[in-house]
Amino acid sequence: MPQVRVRFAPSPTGVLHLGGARTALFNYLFARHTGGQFLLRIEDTDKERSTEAFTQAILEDMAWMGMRSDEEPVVQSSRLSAHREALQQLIDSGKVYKCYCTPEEREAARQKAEAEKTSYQYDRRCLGKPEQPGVPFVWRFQMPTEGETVVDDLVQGRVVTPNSELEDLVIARQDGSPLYNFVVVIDDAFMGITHVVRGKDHLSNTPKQVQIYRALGYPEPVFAHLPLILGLSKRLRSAGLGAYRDAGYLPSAVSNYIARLGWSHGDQEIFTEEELIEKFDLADVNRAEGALNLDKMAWLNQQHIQMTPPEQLAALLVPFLQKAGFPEMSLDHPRLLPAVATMRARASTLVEMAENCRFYFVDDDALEIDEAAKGKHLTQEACAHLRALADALASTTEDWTEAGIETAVRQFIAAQNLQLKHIAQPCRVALVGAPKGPGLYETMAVLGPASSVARLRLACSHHNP
RNA sequence: GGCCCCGUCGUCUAGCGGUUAGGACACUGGCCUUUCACGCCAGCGACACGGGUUCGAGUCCCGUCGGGGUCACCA
Repeated sequence: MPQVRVRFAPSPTGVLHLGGARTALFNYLFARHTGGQFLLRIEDTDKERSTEAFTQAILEDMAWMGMRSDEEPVVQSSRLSAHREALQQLIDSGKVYKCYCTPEEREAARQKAEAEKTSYQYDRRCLGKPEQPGVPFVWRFQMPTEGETVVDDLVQGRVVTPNSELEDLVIARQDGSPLYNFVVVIDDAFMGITHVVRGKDHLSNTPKQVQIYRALGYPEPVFAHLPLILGLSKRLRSAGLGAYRDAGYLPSAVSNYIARLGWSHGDQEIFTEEELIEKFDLADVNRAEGALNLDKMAWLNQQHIQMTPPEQLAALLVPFLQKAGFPEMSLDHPRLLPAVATMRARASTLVEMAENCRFYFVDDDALEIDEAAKGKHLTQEACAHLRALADALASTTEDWTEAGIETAVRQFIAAQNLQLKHIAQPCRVALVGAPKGPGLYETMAVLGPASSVARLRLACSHHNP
């Protein structure tokens, strides 16, 4: 089997959303899995809508996802002379003809067909017409009218289209510029694409393109049309990848999620990026379209957060902490790494984790305490215990480790004839400002003796001893 | 409307003629526990419908219904 060469061919008319990202990902995974090449082509020939800014944004999003092109991206607009050459080849071989119909004429015919509830197809009225010098024209490709075109699609199976359904399509505008269904064939052939893996919205274009491959004498690639993603329309769903990055999603989780949407490997839900490459196969791609489930994506993100080593997670979290009110935050902040370690199982996004970590980084006297929690847990009696605990801890700071703190606390409880449940929540509220959070001993270990003792005392200052 | 594709729990899916139709998210209950999570256990919940073929159909065929795509001098 010749080496696999696939491409992702976005048009820079918008950002990369989940659907496009999945098409790119399946191409990428297929290439990596087979040891082939993954290429990129920027389809920027729609000059009205294409922008350089979108091109850059798409490249950035793909880099974030870890997908890089194995060769310099091909820019479609730079290939105009090749397109013209191919057009000339078809003119020379008589496979195209000039069509002098005006857009208004076609529109009228189309509307008439619609009014009569019949289907419109160009009627070839210009085929064989004599030359009309000076009159503007477009080039139409002459499709076969007999027989059928068969596409053995790797995902969709055998798709048979009667050639009578194929319209003589326009392949070059009045100004001579070539159209999509024509250039895509030329460029894929030029790039040596062996497998065209794209969205199912291109399925009905495929037989037309196959005819153009044949007319040009190019080898036909294998096609694989991926099911579309349903309901990709509002808010986060329609957003570009950048929105997911900003919302605190890990690229590995996004890859995992969109890969599993339409593809599966038995019952496995969680895949590392390496596993995706190892296990991905176009044969396992579903034909039915699927809908986004943001809850499941959040769950997967949490799973990936838990799988990520704390060092790596800390680095990812820094920008989110900076945005969460700690502009000076850096990777060498002494509390960062241990804080992340305590929070790994407690956040489904980096935004949430940054928010939950705030209490670790605020000044002791700036810690805000939840009012409800204060009323419930920081009672006069509890505060008396906390003050005593603070005193006890202040004198036992030599072994300030999780184990050492636990020993000290348990000794205090025994000496005071208390139970842990009497002081645990008051203590947590004093340290964290809320009735939830990591284990008490690990929390104090991260805060250190000075902050821990200070917070216990500060939290009780509303009750005079 | 023509043509094409699709149809298993609410959602993502396993299944490839014989299964108590399995897993995951969400939801409910329980366990663990200093809280919240994590984790573990249990529950809820599906083969769109109708005909065939077959000893036997979620699996094969046809029809109906439903969903999607496409019918540009866009890509």
